[in-house]
Amino acid sequence: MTDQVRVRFAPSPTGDLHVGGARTALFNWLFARQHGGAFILRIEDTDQVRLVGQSIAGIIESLRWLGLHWDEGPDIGGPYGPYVQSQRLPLYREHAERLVLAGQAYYCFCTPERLERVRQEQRARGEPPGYDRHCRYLLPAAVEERLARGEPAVIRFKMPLEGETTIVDLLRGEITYENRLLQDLVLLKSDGFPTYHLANVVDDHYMRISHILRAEEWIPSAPLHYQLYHAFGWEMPVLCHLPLILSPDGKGKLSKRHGATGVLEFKRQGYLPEAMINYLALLGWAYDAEQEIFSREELIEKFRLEEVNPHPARFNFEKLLWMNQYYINHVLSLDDLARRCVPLLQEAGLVPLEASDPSTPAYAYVREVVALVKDRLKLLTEVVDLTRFFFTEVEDYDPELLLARKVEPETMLYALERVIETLRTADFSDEADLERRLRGLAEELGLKTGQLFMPIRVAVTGRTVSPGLFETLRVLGRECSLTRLAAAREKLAEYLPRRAAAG
RNA sequence: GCCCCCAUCGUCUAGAGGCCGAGGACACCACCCUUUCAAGGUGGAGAUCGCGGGUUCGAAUCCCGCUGGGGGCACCA
Repeated sequence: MTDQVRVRFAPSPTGDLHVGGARTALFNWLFARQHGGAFILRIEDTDQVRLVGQSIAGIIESLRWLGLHWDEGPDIGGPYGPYVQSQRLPLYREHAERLVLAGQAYYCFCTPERLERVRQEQRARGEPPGYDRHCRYLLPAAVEERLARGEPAVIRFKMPLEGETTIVDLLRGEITYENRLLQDLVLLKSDGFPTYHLANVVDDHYMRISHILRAEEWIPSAPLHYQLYHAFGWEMPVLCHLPLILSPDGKGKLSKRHGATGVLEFKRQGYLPEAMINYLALLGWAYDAEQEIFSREELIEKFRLEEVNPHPARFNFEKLLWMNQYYINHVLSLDDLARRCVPLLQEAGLVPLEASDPSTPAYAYVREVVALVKDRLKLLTEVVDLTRFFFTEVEDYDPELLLARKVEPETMLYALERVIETLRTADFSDEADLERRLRGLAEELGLKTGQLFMPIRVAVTGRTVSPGLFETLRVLGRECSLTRLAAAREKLAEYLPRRAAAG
């Protein structure tokens, strides 16, 4: 037995990778990286019924996006492949039959209908539901005959009927179960596929897995697995069950009806993988009383599996959003952020294809624009709406917005004319010059700064909410700014008589 | 019903017998900054450490019980 750390993330392709799975993958990955071990991706596709065709691709895309790269897996192979369980079927059958031969497992011919009936009767009597071990005591000759006849059968494990099974969980210590309460679990289904239990144990053994990090919901099956390892004569990996991620209201596991749960959904909504990773790492783990922003490298260095808090944590969307914003505002460099915004702006048709190339003027402009909204973005996707007017004409706006409270409409019209006149000779590359001129004008006209600046903002952006006015003017440039101001003046001039008529 | 796990502000958590009349973050409130919106700054409110027993000179921290929450009891993983 080698003391190398080898861990795996083993999702089943039944749908999207959700945040719970992502957290499990993350902790496995962190543990592997910090110990110089191997992180393995294994696909557990043993359920032909629940299988969803495209989900493997989605899971792989999700993990890649999060930056959780694996050392062995279905797409890249490795020394202990294949890494897809449906491609290892003979191995599982062989091991199930080996246990039958050794008298540690048996064929069961019970139909699903009978099993269901038995469970219902048990429930009615207030007993725990489970298999009644009907076929465990079939005579060998009878078994042979029914198999020869081709009767559908599963292979079940013979759990010890007495004694106790104690497993050791890294976070919880010893957990003991009475064997008489454990089930004769199915190892091999009648369709020839293994169940999770068999495939998982066999693969973890042959893939030399040293530590099993999986969700807490698996604790009850751990004693079953322990007995399986024992029956095969194998050493069991170290067990560590990770606390569950609960819904925000704490009622049950996080699920779709609580909002986005798929990793790719978060991506689509404009979350950064860095923020996701950081947030997920903090769900159940903390470094100290202060720090909570960690780079990937810091996490690898500081994460301690043994310090994971064993109690379930609720998923808090607000905190994740805050963290995403924090990363955008304070962690990403301007270029990094701009590069990530380019595809979104292209998709919206605001920016040409060439902006992907950082040496182009198109990119340089995006970069300048992004700088103005950097600390206003909570989600990457918001960049499109927040900066639209930098790339295209302003949207039509209500002329009423060009008026300021407690200022005569005619005064505003005059003020706009003066703004145009003042800016015509301004140095648009110099924010300070723009500011000096406009403040001076406000004073000269006897207007409060807000009374003058808001109409300018509306004229130039079409909005009442925008980045700082002077930097906006600077980036838009003289020509564009003056054109929009002139248009605003026309709009207002045309509107005022109508307004007066309406009373 | 049975088995198992867990338990500190609304939420995520720090805390491994005295440093805790419990610290940080999100959310919330107020103020400052201010051309809008953010960001930032300062301050505030918010936890009798679920309850009850022990052990100890001393317990959020150790033990027991209770309660509460969560998970599991498939030819699903």
